[in-house]
Amino acid sequence: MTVRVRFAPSPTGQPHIGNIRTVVFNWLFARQHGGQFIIRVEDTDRTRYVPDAVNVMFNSLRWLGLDWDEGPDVGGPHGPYVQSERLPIYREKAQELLDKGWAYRCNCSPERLERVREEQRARGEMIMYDGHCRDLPANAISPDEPHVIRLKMPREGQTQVHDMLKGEVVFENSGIDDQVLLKSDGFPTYHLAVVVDDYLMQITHIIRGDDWLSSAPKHVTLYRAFGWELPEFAHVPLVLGADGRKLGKRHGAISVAEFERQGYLPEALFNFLALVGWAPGEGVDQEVFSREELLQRFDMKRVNLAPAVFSYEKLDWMNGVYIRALSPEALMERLIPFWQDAGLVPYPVTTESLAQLQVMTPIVQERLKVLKDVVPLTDFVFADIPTPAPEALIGPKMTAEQSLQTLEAVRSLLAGVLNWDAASLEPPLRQLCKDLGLKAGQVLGIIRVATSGKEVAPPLFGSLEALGRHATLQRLRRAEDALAASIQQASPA
RNA sequence: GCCCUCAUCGUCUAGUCUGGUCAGGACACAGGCCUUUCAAGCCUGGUACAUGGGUUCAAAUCCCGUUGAGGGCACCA
Repeated sequence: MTVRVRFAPSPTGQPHIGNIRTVVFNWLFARQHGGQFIIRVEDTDRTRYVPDAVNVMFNSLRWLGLDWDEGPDVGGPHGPYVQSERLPIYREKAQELLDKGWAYRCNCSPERLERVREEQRARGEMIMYDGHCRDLPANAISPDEPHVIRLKMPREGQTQVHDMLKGEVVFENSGIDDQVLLKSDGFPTYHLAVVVDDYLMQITHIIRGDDWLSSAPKHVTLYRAFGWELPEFAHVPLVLGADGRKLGKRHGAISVAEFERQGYLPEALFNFLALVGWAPGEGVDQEVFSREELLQRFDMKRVNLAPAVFSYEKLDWMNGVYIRALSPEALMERLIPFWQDAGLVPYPVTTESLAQLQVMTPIVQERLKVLKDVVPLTDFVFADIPTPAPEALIGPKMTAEQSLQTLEAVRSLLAGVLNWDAASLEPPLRQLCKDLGLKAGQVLGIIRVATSGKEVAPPLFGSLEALGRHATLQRLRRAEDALAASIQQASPA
């Protein structure tokens, strides 16, 4: 039988990194077994529906390179793939359960249910439906009056869930609620819909977050009630935030779209995600894996049991590894949108600015953790800078006068240089350092501040090449003026 | 409160099934080298088997308890 797995998101917001990690496991599992990966939208809660959520989710998956074989957009033989379009199926299945005696109608009011819960809380009892309507005669509640349909969970015995990772997990039936299967608005709850659809869509492996383990026995009971063969379950550990709690809305930059905006590479994020909760083991220390290697080595059975904290620091490191592995041309292509968004580079990239980008890209490459870092690192090349503070223009172990003289010497040298490129700039400047009896760090540091306004900037010679002769000389001149003025002020004649 | 799951450096983890190598790697951190700043790279360093009891010649590894953490307990998914 061919492997069929699914990702079943509800369109209630942005997919976060924890959900996506679970999708990565699903996708890897499907692809390495030559199986199918299916997307099904679980939109049975009309009160929480977010209109654009499905598209955002599709975009995130595509960006990460996770493709699917069946789904709302591509269709497939088991559609529709949106639960709100499958209502008649759920009603029919609920009726079947009613007929078989595995379900019953319940017309308890929300108020009564709340009261019951209140009392249970007060007595420190387990909070669950009290069975008020469970044993009413079949015709006691008319199909025409508002009501819900509940699962008639056996009161005695146990239900076992076989989990690929945890083995046999046993639940006492007495602790399992008579779950609502069909709501009074005619929509199914998750529990009914998920079982019906997973069966009809012939899902063989249900790989989902550990937060579903508690409801797994209800699902197993439903499969039994219908007389359907059980799929394999794998409840994978949750991904926790830095505070050690389940990832949620309050955890900041956790949506995939946000990672994209910050300039993480999809292949790096994919690699990293695969390693959250899984490791190759067997003495293998490798952590950087191509998609193909992951496909080959990933092993569902080796997935960790303990929840993992998502480490942004390590992701940053891995992203840097992937950035450094890119060819300069490929990196530049990825960098351009970030430069443009920051307003540093014009929209159709002009020939001049392309030349600058070609110089800057290789010298910033090993300095980037995320693509967006390129903006603060290189902005001085594309936009004018404020004149640096005079104090910043004084070299280490140097006087203001000495620094001013250095600046002047540099400017007159650079004014006469024949070819304006990094390779032609470096030798004469180094020679100048010697002539002045100064260390390279002293002279170059002054030039750096004068031309970039920064203490920390990309390598100087390339930066000057990209800046151009005109802007370089102009900034040197301005720096001289500022320094001269401050010297003047400090010692009035 | 009740149910379920889990437990190795700060973090991600290898090692646990098939007891016996100074408990290995990575990120982060500290120091050093390199060096035009910052990075990158290289070298060095510190830090972990939650706890109590068994079983055994021998326990991170097997068993029981405790503690801790996470998840769940809706006409949400």
